[in-house]
Amino acid sequence: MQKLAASSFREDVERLVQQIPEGLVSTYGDIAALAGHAGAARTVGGIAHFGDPTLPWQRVVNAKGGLASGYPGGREAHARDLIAEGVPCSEQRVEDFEERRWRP
DNA sequence: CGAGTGACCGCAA
DNA sequence: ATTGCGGCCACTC
Repeated sequence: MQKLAASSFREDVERLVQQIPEGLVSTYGDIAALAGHAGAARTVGGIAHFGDPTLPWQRVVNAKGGLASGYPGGREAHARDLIAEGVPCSEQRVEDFEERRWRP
């Protein structure tokens, strides 16, 4: 296969987030690794804040399955959105998060 | 090219 | 359980 795009880290991450199926969640570290740059979880967080707001960032949680701290509205809004998406979660972390971890 | 930043990650006290 | 510390990496100024 060939390079169809310049695959910027940002582009890759946004694309991955966009393809996360409903009912599943992913982690910043995993997305960074899937984007080809494991360890860049922090950078993914930066993209989440400054990237495309239309993407389902609500399906993206931290390595512990916990909700993000900088989510617009706070963990409450994040938890609410996740539940609305079909992802059962407590007010602080996702239930069965490791089983709901999206895998390409 | 250098320094600062962050919706993180993991560990230790 | 909570708090603190360092490390890692891409992005922005």
